[in-house]
Amino acid sequence: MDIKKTYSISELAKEFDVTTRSVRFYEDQGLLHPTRRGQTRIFSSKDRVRLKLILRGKRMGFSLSETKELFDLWDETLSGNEKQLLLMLNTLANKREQLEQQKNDIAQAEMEMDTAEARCREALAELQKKKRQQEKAKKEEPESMEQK
Amino acid sequence: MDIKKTYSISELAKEFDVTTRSVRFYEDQGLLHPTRRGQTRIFSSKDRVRLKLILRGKRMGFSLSETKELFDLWDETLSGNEKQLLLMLNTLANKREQLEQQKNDIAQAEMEMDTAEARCREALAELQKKKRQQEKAKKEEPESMEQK
DNA sequence: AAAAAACTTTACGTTTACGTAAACTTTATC
DNA sequence: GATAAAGTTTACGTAAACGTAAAGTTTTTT
Repeated sequence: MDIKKTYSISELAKEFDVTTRSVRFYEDQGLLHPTRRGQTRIFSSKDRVRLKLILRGKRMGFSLSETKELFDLWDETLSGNEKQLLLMLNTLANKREQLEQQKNDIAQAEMEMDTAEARCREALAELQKKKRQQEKAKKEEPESMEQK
Repeated sequence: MDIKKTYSISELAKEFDVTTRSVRFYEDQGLLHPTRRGQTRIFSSKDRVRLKLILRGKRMGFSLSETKELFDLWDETLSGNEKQLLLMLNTLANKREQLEQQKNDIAQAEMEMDTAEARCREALAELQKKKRQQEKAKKEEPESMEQK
């Protein structure tokens, strides 16, 4: 259970560091389903979880409509007929493949960053060696500028 | 070393399954730098590598301008003054943090998919148990429909 | 109760990453 | 040498994901 039962739009916006505009947009697109007290939106902890999922999805490169599809599919799955369940299992398998691809991409990127960093450090070491040599040269012939 | 020295636009497009429009757009945005024979673009294997990086970046949720910044930064880094080298090391560290975040996101997603899949399978098992019971009932009282 | 703060809808604007079409040139094929 | 194939530029169009502003309502604070 989450700490609280309901949330205002600005509470959620603040907590997840998004604008209220975004939250309203997500509702507009059917990703969140706040109830109303009068005109005012009241978000449940389910909405809160979904907002968290939306944002994680974004960080993982998912579009809002992809995320929405997952939400919808999951909701239908809960209603529980066999076709829906199988469809969900299928979708899950596909997503797993995507995640595998992403893990590969990340691993590759990390390797390349390792070599990039190594090269940087080598180049830096080179530069600093040069510097030290120059300083040494200065100390050994400090009058070299005056002599002309 | 890559197999070939130069590539036409459609060769690259085909190899990486993007449109020529996209490739031209990437050039337009300064991410690729083909030379020309007359009007025609000629891509080097460096361009090919960069195209690969662009696409991987996209899969990882990077925008084109983020990727371009990295490219530019790297090019300047190669020219090798100290400030650039330190800046690059800094940037690399930041990117590593991003990757860590993404790995966390993926791990979370995988866990949730595990539990989702488990629930699906349970629900399926339930449904199939019911089904079997119904069939059993039919066999034991096959005349139940006729008797009325 | 007056002012400030938070919320609402409506609607036009903006950026990113291309799609699509037109009109033209260059290169390859028959 | 005609024609098809591949390439080019120019330019308008589009979907996604909000930003921003206006104009009004509701709630809270003083």
